[in-house]
Amino acid sequence: MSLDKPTNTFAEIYEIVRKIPLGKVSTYGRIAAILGSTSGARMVGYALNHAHVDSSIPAHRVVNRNGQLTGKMHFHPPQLMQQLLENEGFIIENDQIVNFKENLWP
DNA sequence: TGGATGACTTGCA
DNA sequence: GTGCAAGCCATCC
Repeated sequence: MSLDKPTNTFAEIYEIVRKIPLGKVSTYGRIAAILGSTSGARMVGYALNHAHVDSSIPAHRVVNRNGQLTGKMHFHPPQLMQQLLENEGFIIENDQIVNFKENLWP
């Protein structure tokens, strides 16, 4: 595999996440569905785990289907994810986006 | 080279 | 209404 860029599947995920506009969020399952694999949500999460190398990827805008910040622990510091979301107008409560459905990116 | 793991989701018992 | 198991694909040891 080339080390210059990720595989096509990962590249697709990165592209989609990058398209998420400011003030909007998306879910792992949503992105996985776009890729054609509803069950591939795990892949999306794993891809974002490696996406931190590219600061242009707003990984903090991707949450699980409940709007919960399951991946915040992979940020440094972990509260950075919540802080970024709050900075974009989101309301975080108990590591969960309160107005998540209202700002869900189609 | 092969097996195990992971920021998830969905369906069935 | 709750709990368990299977599926997807790439990376790591």
